[in-house]
Amino acid sequence: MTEPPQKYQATDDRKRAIAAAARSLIVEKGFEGLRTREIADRVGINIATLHYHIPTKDALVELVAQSMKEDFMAQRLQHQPGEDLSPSQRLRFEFDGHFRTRRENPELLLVMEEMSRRARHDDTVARVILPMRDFWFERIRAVVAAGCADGSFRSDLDPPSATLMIIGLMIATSAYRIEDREVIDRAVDELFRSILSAPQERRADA
Amino acid sequence: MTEPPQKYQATDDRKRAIAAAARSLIVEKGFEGLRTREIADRVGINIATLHYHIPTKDALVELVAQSMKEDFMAQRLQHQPGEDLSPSQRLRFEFDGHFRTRRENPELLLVMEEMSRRARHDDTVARVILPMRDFWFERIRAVVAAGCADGSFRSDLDPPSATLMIIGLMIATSAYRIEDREVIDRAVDELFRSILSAPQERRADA
Amino acid sequence: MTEPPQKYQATDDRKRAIAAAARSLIVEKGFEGLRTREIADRVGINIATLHYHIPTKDALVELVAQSMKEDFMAQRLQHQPGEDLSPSQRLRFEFDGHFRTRRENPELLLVMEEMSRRARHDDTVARVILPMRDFWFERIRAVVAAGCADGSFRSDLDPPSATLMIIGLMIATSAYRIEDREVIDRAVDELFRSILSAPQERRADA
Amino acid sequence: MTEPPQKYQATDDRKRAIAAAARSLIVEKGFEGLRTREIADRVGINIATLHYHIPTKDALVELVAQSMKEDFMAQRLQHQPGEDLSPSQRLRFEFDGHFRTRRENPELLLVMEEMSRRARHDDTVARVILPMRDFWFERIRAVVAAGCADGSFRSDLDPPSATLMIIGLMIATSAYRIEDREVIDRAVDELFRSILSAPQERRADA
DNA sequence: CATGAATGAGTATTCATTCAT
DNA sequence: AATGAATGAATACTCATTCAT
Repeated sequence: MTEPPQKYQATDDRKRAIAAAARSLIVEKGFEGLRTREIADRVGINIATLHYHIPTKDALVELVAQSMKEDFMAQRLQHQPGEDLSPSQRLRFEFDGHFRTRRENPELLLVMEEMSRRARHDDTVARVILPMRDFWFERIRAVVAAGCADGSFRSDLDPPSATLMIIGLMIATSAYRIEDREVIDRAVDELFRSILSAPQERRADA
Repeated sequence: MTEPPQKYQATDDRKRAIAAAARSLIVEKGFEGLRTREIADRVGINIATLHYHIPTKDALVELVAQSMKEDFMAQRLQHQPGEDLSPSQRLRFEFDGHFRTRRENPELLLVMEEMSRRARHDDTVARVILPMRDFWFERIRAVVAAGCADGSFRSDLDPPSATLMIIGLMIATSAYRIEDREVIDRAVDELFRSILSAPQERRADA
Repeated sequence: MTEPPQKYQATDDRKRAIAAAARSLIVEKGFEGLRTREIADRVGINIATLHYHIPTKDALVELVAQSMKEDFMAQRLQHQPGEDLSPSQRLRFEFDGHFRTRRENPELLLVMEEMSRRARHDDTVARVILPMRDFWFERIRAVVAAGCADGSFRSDLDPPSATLMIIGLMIATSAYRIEDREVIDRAVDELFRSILSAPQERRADA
Repeated sequence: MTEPPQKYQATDDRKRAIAAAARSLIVEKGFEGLRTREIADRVGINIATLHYHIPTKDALVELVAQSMKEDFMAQRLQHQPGEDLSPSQRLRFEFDGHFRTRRENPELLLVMEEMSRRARHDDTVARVILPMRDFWFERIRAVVAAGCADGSFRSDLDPPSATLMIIGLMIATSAYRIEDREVIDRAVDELFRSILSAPQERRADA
């Protein structure tokens, strides 16, 4: 009687395993090195079986995109800053979260980068990925706007511009593969200095 | 007398045409959509002819990387800020150059992004592309350092951190496909505000 | 119950069919005329299917070499002269076997010749083929040695030298495409005359 | 005035150089590894230039065959046994010539073997090569017949059969890559023993 | 004579996908 | 659900040959 749910579970697990294998392959070889057969090998199943679960390669790519979204959302919700935190604390929280992910789960960001690029030529991917990108932007923008409103950030700060700077710093450290924590901290501090309202001391929020 | 140069020119032109076709194809479909036959078609030659000039696909990718480097260097040297300019003028010059390239020759930056990503899995590309990336960083860092030295930038500014913010802003506006000039100007102004020394008025250098 | 064997049989049959097609193609056109596509056509399968069973052309050549070895060994063991035969009877048995093969299955010797030649440039083939060649030599040498020992062959005969003469006669009749049985018989008789001990009558063993 | 002959000479030299390069390539890689471009490279000319001298690959193969014939004939005529020699001395002379060629110019026999095999599928080659083969047979047969006639060889010897044994011994030692001079000498002695008329001592002719 | 460039027809191999079981 | 076998359509690359100069 409990068989159907079990099977569904099994199918779902298979899909998860397939998505995971696809991801690690994308990290290793990029999209141009992604082969369905190799995914099947890593999962330990036959290619025909893989195609039973995921009909086409496009569907596979979409599956990976969706799995990225799920992980991203889960992580964002899990690491959501409490309502009781100040805007600058919440912003620092965002930075911490980003760099922690890069340290502990670098695969996630690498696949994300591949997906963002692929989104340029692949509408299916774009439909899944671009909203994540915008969600991220909006969330940070909201924090900045809150900081401007409560006076903890410079009152004349333009939230979208500041958001671009914030996200830009995250992307740039990633592009330059900067892992040294001190260098990262210094850059983040620098960014805070230019955002916080004048009389505030550096890292007063830390 | 001019025969040998002419012939050389001819071969060189073919290579240039091949690199150009490859680039536009990369822009349209990414590396995963790059097909030698399609490049040959676009150049208007037989595949065998393409292979006569460039023996393998790897060599083709390297050719594209090299052509990127040449264009990049040519552009950088051409648009080199005069020695008589102030650091803040030179920095603005860098921003202007970047955004003008994005407007007038978006292909260049898109291919550059693809190359940077490919560099992660392809050592040949990495050897050509990574030095460009570092060259760019260093050039901006030098401007920032000069600004700090002459007092036009905040004296306590950390040049590498500021450079990451500057490059980050360029990359972020690119990632979010922000084309609106006003939005860009506002973001650039915001960045300048956080870099210039306190009593200075905004856009004093414009 | 019989399913796994059946399946194995099927794959094995395919391989056998591929090897057979490759052999006849080698006979017709030599190694330089061997094309995977043509083999697939003769077997009645798609090239991709051929590559499913045999991954590369080198593997195909090795398969043919192995199939030669199997046939050779099977034939040698099947036509093994009884222990009760005299050395000269056993030697004549070898000759008969050789010429019968040439008449009834000329393909086998032609492919063998191609393989021996290929072995000079192809180590994989050499590893399979040269042992067969040596096996053949050794088997005949043993017969000659036995004949010398029991006095039926000239006592001062050098077995390796006689073996070279015996095999040489087989190869030479092949090289000169001599099919006329009388001519062959006369040559074989001549060889026997030079091997048998003096007082013996010709064909006393026939 | 002497230019035309000079040029003709030059063309002829080129052809010789091309044939030589083709031969060494055939030795190294067999017919299946023969590439016009590689021949041109070895000669130090352009492929177009090679095709100027030899229009097609078939013509090239024929050129090689012809060059083989020329060398073969030149060598045979040069090493022609004097009329004053006895049949057994002349036969030994043939053996010596063969084994000396194998030692000093092994390329010649290897290419010859390739050609003989190719003759099976290539009529042009067959027309050039088979007469050489037959010329060789006939020459040895004549020596044997002379030996039978003058009583130095066994009177009941069948010349064609003996010729097959003689040539067979040469081919067999070649097929088994036997280079050891002692082994060769022993085999040749053995063959002589079976041919010479009974009361004759071994190597009486040496 | 010589050559750089070009090309048509191949040539082995790959890959996503399908199908019978 | 799963799999071994099969396949059409590519895919990078090769090779003998041609042609303009």
